[in-house]
Amino acid sequence: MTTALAPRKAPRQDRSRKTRDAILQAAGGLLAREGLRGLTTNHVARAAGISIGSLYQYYPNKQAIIGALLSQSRAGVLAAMEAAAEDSDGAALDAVVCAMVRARLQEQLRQPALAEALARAEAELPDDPGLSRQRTQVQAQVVGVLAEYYVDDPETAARDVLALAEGMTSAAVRAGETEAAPLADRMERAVRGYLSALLPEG
Amino acid sequence: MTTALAPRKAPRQDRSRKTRDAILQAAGGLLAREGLRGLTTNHVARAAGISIGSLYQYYPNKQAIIGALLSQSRAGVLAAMEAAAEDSDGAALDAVVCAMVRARLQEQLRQPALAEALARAEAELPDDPGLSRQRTQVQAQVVGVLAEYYVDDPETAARDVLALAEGMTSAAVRAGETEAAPLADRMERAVRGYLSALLPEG
Amino acid sequence: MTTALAPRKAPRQDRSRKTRDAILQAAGGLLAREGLRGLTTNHVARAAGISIGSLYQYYPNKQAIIGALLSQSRAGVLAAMEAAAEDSDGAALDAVVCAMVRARLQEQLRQPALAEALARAEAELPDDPGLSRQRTQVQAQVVGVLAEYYVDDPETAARDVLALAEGMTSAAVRAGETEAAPLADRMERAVRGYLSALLPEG
Amino acid sequence: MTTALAPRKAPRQDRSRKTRDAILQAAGGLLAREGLRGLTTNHVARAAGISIGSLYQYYPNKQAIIGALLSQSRAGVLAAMEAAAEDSDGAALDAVVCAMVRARLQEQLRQPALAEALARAEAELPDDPGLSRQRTQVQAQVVGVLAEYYVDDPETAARDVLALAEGMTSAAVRAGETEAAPLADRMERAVRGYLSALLPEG
DNA sequence: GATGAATGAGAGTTCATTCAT
DNA sequence: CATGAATGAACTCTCATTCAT
Repeated sequence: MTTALAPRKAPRQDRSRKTRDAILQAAGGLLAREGLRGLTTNHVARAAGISIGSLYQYYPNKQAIIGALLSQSRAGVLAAMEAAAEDSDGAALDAVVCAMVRARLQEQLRQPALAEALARAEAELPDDPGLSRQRTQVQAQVVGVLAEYYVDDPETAARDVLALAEGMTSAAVRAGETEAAPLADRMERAVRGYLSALLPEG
Repeated sequence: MTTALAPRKAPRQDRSRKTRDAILQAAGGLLAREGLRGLTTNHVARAAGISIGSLYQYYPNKQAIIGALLSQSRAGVLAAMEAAAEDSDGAALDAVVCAMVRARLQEQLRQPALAEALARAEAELPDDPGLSRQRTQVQAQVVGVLAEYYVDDPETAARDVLALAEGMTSAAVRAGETEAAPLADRMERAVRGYLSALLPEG
Repeated sequence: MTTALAPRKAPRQDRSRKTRDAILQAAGGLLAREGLRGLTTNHVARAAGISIGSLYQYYPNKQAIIGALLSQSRAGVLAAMEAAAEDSDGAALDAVVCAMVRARLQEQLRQPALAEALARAEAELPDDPGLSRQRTQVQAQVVGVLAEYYVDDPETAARDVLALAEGMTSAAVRAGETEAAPLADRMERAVRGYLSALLPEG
Repeated sequence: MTTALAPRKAPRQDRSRKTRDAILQAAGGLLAREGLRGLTTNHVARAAGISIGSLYQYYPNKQAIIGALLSQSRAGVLAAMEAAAEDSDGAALDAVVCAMVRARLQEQLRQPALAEALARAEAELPDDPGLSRQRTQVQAQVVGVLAEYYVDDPETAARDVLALAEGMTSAAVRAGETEAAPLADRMERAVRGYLSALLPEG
């Protein structure tokens, strides 16, 4: 309601909910398989088994569909990270951060191609308060942990850690890796190394 | 060599070379300023001060222009990394790697927006032998150093190091950082941490 | 009577009548505020507080709604002119005609924007016997008065008088005039001038 | 260049000029025959014998085409009125005004249906400085003459005269009149009547 | 009867690419 | 070789209308 990317109608009825989901499902598949260039509203509608008119009943424009996809994906990441943080409550700083990063990785590897494409697509999207908030929340999750240990610029540290993890994941996926465990281990080395210098005695 | 992305004619004559450069210059500026969506062949031609017909005399299609831009950028990175490697010849392993990563960062920060856009654009480009080779060469540069010290999978290690550096750079740029030094220092921490576990005694 | 523009059901029941009125009310408001381009059946239904399905229960298509609006407006004009004619019964020819023209003006100024938009919309409507008859009746009203005084082509004279009045009104409205009196006076000058030449001695 | 309705490229070459003219010609015909609803950019392009892409090389959007048509028509009217004013230089006030109104009528009757449709279309057009100026100039033409004789609000008088003439013309055309002379005579009666009351002794 | 999700023809517009000059 | 007018497939999006519930 408040933003240009907001969906058009809330899925109150069951049929509506299904149609909305079908649209996102179809759009996600298309985006993963064909990239941004292959994601056209007509293709999405056809793949979702609905008419183009119906598609526009649920999303005001193409960007809103991408936004919804992104939001969905982010919500999954956020939830996974929250769960990981809770599970490792009480552990050492770097252990908690690594658990979160692992969780994030696992989420991303569920649909690697889609995650990749979404990351690229985000740059072409207009600023949206909802998406911004989600982005902030993901980072805040890490900031929260870091802030318990040192004062100095936890925002930057959180950004760095998440970014290096994302970079490594993306490259690994492109190189054909599909298993999470080995990649996670390597990521941990970088994360721990990064963090060790920040801690009072490491 | 005779691929879809190869330029149409060798720049033997001086005027040809200049026109080609003007096209790339214009395309790069447009891509950096307006993103992929703003990069149209007609705009490029106008910005380059030539006709659309002439543009197609030098590049067979739009993707070839993006490919050339990418190639140019990669060549710069490669050269910078080679120079850094030579300069730090004889230093410790991690010192050499860090020097290369720093060099890469510096190159990328010369035109941060362009580098970002190119990275995104690459994913939509068809596979091209020329670009693949360059990508390999960059990685090989790091592999060469790593291989002197340990046997185990230097390719993956090189990929990881480059990827985490790229991820951090990209996030930093998006967050508005413009200075190279602080970012380089943070990157070094991650790189050293990652590598330390690989070395016999670190 | 059974034309394409005829409403679908006779408003025998009270609820029906109310719904029909609500539709016209909503359509009129929309047409006045947003013009023909803003008048969509879905908007009308929402503004009328009913579903799009119900709207089509009362009017077979969009043009029928515009037709009804036009008919309603014409009926108002016709009634006003009849009343004016009766009130000025026995007065001089030009006085009677002027009274009618004044009445018409007053009607039109009750919803100037709507009247304007309707006039434009009429041209895009298909021919409809009902509307044609009303148009004729308005003109006949004037013809009736004129015919009492001279034979020569009272139809044309009536048309001319009404048309010049409509033209002046429309231009005045567009120029921002809202008061009826001054405009009515100016209109009278033109009407009297036009008629004077037709009378035996004026 | 300054407005949204401005054409895209100046017709320097001969071929260009022809294409531009063909577009306006086709659009005018379509508008006259089918009304605003029948005027689609694809139809215009087909009727003009060009591709839709070419059409958009000359006009940035559909409204610009309508604007150009309107401008063309207005320019004709303006020229005709100027000529009439010069021809009747030195004559009495009402004679000059009537000459101008006659000229206007003649212009409008050259393509009656088009003139009608254009008048309706103008209401849907966004404000455009160029068109506004032309509109002003037409009125100014009459104001200039009126101002020589009396001070009181020549703008309103000019507007009234032009509006009543336009109203009568439009109604006459719709009624099937095609000859200018009789209509012009009737118009003169109204105009003289209107003006007579404004003159000192008339 | 009322509802509103669904439809799909068709609108306006863009842009990579060609080719006559 | 350079030019730029011309092309047209393809895109995003609208809206009058239908019909299962």
